[in-house]
Amino acid sequence: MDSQKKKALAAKGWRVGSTAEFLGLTPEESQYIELKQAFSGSLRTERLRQDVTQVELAKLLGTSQSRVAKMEAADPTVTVDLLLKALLVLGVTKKQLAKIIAWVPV
Amino acid sequence: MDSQKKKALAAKGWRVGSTAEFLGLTPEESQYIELKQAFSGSLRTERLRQDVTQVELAKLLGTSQSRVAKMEAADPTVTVDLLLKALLVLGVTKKQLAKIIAWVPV
DNA sequence: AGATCATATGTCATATCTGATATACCGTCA
DNA sequence: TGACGGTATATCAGATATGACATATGATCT
Repeated sequence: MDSQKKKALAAKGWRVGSTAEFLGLTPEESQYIELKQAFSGSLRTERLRQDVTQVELAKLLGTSQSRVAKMEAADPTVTVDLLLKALLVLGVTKKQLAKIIAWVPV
Repeated sequence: MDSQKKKALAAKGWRVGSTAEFLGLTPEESQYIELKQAFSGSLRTERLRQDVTQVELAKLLGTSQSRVAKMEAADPTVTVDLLLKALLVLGVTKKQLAKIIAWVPV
């Protein structure tokens, strides 16, 4: 993805599910972003479900609260790798991960 | 993951499924690597199934043949992001991605 | 109001990933 | 044998992600 599109997405924070479509992204780029948003959303849901704060999760991950906030905002500087590691640290199983992916909007 | 472990894995190429366990990795690190290997293996399978060469896939992705080779080798310098993008370019659906994850060895 | 807790946002130096290039390896076929 | 197609491996400069920090916002108390 070129940095133009990235900046545009950053500006919107990727908060709107269908934002990608209006930015001239290829289908693969859109799908990738939606996957990322799905992981990001699940991270927040699971963290809250376990009654864990961002500070506590940050400690578990060996990172900072601000980075956790960015993860949950699906910030463009956050990789899927990082999101997966965070979910795994919270004890999310592969089965649950599969469900998260399966539920990504078409 | 510290670079020590990373180097050790690189040396082994992560080719053996249970390699991670012998390197003092945390359960989450192992799970993450196994996920990566699963995506990596599926990428190769799907590419060959479609009768596409690494050079052709590289062109589709806007990258080089050598990088595709590293993707399929689950090289430590390859992110899950990149693997996902490659799978999506090959037309793999979210449903298929979910299956890939679900089949990661316990 | 002020204090406290949780989360969000912006910036930065450093670490890591990236595509590209060169080159090596390995079949197969003439 | 040599040439070719496909893949693997090593290296590197430039791009991007990383954790850390400072600071802002917002909610909930007394």
